[in-house]
Amino acid sequence: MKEKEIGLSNSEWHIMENLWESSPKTATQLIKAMETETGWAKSTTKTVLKRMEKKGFIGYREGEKAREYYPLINREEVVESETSSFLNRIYNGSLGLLVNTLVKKQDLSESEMEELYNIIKEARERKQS
Amino acid sequence: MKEKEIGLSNSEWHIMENLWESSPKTATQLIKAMETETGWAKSTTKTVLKRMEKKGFIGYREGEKAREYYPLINREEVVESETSSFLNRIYNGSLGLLVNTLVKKQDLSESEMEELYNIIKEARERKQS
DNA sequence: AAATAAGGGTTACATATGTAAACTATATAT
DNA sequence: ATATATAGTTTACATATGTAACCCTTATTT
Repeated sequence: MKEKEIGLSNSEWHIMENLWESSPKTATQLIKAMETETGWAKSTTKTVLKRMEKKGFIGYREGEKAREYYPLINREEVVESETSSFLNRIYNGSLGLLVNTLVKKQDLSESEMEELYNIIKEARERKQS
Repeated sequence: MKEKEIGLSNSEWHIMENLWESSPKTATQLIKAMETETGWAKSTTKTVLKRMEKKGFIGYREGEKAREYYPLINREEVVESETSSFLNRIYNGSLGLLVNTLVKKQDLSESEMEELYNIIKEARERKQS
């Protein structure tokens, strides 16, 4: 059952979010973006790119003047993977426990609760039909 | 707003869960537990204990024959901290997004949805009154 | 007493992560 | 042509993490 378990580090998330938003992008473009978003030096972005490439998170093709990087994993699968590993680790796999914790801590606004309520209500109705 | 951000590594979670369940415990007791639970050598448990102590996650008092370790942070605060950093990182802080993802992925059983539904319904009612 | 277990300290070592400089080669703008 | 920006490779270096051995001392057990 247990898929690969894709785990992105913080630095890697920055780059990935950027590429997921739009790709391909050259190193220079990413360097620019990271520079403004996080303040990284260009060498930092390069290093992270290289590591991600080695891990198979991103790929590139040779463009006219520079490599063009693109994601090799899609956001959904990473999000799912991280979510299930998080739920298992912290909440013993139970989403109910998570929600309960937040509710108790009063971390949910009225509108958030309404949103949740509707999500669930609709999902249940859909299931029923 | 942003509290300390308590982050436990995997190894640290093992020990903490054990101590949260019941404490204080001596190193030897923890070594036994970790040995069966995870297969760690005794030195491994020692090392992790030492690091956790340095980080202020656990403390100890001198018992009759050995130190007795106990947690210095409680489960709730760690869970909250990890939860909010997770939600921010992956779901831009939105629980709705998380739930939506799981619903879409059909990862929620009928009974889980009912549970969620009730949690939310009750929370809303409580708020209303 | 000799062997073993318990308690505690120090050292080790690989991989991961955050962060970056140095260096080389080439394309461009001044 | 010369300074600058781009593109890309290699090396660096601290901290974190997983995992563990080695060493010493003091209790226990056989």
